[in-house]
Amino acid sequence: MEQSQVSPRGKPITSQSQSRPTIHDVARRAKVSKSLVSMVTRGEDGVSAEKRDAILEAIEELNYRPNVMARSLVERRTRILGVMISNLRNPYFGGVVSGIQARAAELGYRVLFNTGDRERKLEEQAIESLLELSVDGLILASPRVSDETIAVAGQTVPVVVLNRNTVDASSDSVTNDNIAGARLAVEHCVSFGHQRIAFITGGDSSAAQTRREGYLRAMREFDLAEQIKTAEGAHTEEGGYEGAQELLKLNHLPTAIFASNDLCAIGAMDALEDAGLTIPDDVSLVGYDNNTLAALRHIELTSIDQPGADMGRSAVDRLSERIKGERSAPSHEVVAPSLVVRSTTGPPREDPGIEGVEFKPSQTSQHQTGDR
Amino acid sequence: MEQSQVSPRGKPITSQSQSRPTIHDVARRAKVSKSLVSMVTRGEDGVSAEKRDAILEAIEELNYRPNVMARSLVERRTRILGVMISNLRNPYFGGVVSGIQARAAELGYRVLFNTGDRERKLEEQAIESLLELSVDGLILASPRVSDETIAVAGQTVPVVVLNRNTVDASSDSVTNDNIAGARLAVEHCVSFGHQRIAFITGGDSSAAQTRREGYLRAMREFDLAEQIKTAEGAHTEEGGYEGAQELLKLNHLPTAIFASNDLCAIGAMDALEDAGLTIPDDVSLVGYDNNTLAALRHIELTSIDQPGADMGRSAVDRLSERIKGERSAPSHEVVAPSLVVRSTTGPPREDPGIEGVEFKPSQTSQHQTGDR
DNA sequence: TTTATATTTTGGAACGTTCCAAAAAGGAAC
DNA sequence: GTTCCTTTTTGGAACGTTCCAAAATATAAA
Repeated sequence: MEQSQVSPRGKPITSQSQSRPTIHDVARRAKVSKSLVSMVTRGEDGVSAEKRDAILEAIEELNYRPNVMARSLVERRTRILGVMISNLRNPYFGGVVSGIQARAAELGYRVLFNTGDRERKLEEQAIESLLELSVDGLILASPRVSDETIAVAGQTVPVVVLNRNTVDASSDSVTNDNIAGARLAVEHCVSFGHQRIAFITGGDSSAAQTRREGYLRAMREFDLAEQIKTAEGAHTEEGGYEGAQELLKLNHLPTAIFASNDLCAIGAMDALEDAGLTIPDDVSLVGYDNNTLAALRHIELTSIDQPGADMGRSAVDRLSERIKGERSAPSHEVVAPSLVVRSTTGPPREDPGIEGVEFKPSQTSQHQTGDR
Repeated sequence: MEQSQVSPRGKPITSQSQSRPTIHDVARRAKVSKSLVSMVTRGEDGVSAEKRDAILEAIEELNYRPNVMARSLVERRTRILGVMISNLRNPYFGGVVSGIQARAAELGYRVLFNTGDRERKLEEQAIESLLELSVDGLILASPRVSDETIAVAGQTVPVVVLNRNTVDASSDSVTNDNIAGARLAVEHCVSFGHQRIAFITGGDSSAAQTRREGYLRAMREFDLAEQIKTAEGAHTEEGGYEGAQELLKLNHLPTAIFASNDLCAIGAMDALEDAGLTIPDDVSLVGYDNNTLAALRHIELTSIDQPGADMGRSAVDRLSERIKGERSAPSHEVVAPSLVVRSTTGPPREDPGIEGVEFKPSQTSQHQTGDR
């Protein structure tokens, strides 16, 4: 059964198919032309107080809300920023999202998120879907798509890439200084007196590669080139677990391990503990990202902080500049990471082969005494 | 042809801002009318193979993409589902998002996410923003807004609420059976022989309240009414920590603790370990949500699984039914939770006061021997 | 052939806005 | 009351689609 008595184009009384009031409805009610209503909704001045009041009243009464689609069509812009997040499950992106959202709101943009759920194909679709909506700008957070896909998107709309080095001249990027971050991690270990500092790699993403490079450079800088040792891992718990297992096979175990990201570090932590080692007494461990996991009291991972929220903010600023045409040269911003010390790092256990120092840090843990 | 020069209203010819090709550009190139192009892009049949090929070629060459704004304007629908996620940082929502995204793609909808970052005011704005875009349907995941806000949104567009009981007749809901889930948790503890099973509450959200109720009922059902003990907590790590501390002050400690969600459980875990207790030897611990944290090898929390992805899927189905007008009666789906046993639960330590049984489960852990 | 019918193709009218040139209404000066 | 400015207000033309009735073309039947 169809609701028969609803007037053809009229006021919807049923909760079912109430068509939204249009600018014409408001105009009719306020007894003015649609143009005047438009001026009021857009906050233009040059409207007499009298008419303005009448219009505002009508808007109120009808609960009128301008149709964004129609508006965008004629204005040829949407005031929407599209954001493709490669992996919504990585807690690091929580901060990024917050930052983007906050800054976008300040600048009067609406934000629209999307994710490819870590699959390249789906990421491409997600980006395409945002482009179809003709967003005014696009932020790609750690995208896994090809450089070409990014370049193509960049031809249609301003693009800012987060956490990935781009070669494309048409798009901007905001990355954290992974080289410096890796150096911080190594330096921190060195400051404790560590020398055998190993690295668990994080796959072939741009960030992971750069962190690896940073590790290598830092080791050389601190005259520890012979101590360089890398194990194959990934930016996942499993990756870290496997990387650590590889290191555990060495006959001369590293005294500190730097993992390419926090998830990876947590995996390594498990492998080490499974092998009966104590952290940080037997091995120190440093992660990267400083995500919420690292901060969990139960994990307390020393990590390199990548200021996700700030980076999100900054990405929006870059985009805004481009959209307004205030800048046309590509910008590649690099933000400084910082060290967050928690409880997975400490001085190395004295090497018994060198000299017989008193210090014997092993049995310090009192948890296991089975008392109470 | 009047098209040879700069057209009346200034076609931007500059290579900079190449305006997107329109349906007319395609039509001209393929030497057909715009209507035919429209038919092709919409996948309608009744177009001769010859013309169709020509059109597809032109689309390809021009890299044409239909303008969603214009299309939506005339079709009076957007094929967009709006999703407001109260807290993107809670890993539980990762699954929900995946489910929504997957099912929406199958049904030909585009999804647009938004978050209010846990603040009621911002959540309202986020919802408003989605409504302005005239989404076809709205999913609210654990919203913190008032019932009235939901009802108002429901008047404009179909709404499905996730993880919250709604009274509003115009919106659907998908929740997990928190009563049953809580019962599973209690039952699991009981099956190990626990009796003093305490509960750490999770604040005043609908889900938290219901879990509390479920705990109470289950305890009574298992004849453990006198053992009922609840401590005030929240759905955060801190909340769990504090709740556990409250329990630790009891002179007769519970042998099992059920926390209102995983985050809360992890906080409790810390408090217990800080107090020198071993899990599960001294106290068993059960969470709720089975989020990615619980699954971390380093945490291994026994938890009640709430099938986030399935719930997301289902929410999309509900919405789709409403949008298509296939159903007008409100639907309130309740999905069954399940128990995931990991390593934070086990039999209670024998109570020394009762009888001197052999069984002495305490010193079973051989990790700590320091051998390496 | 012609006629009838089925298939393809087309042009114009929406959709709900903004933009803009031009009309209308006031005001001031003569 | 004119005339000449300002200030307000207005109607029509976009924007890029879909929809639909009608036109054009192909096909079948006579």
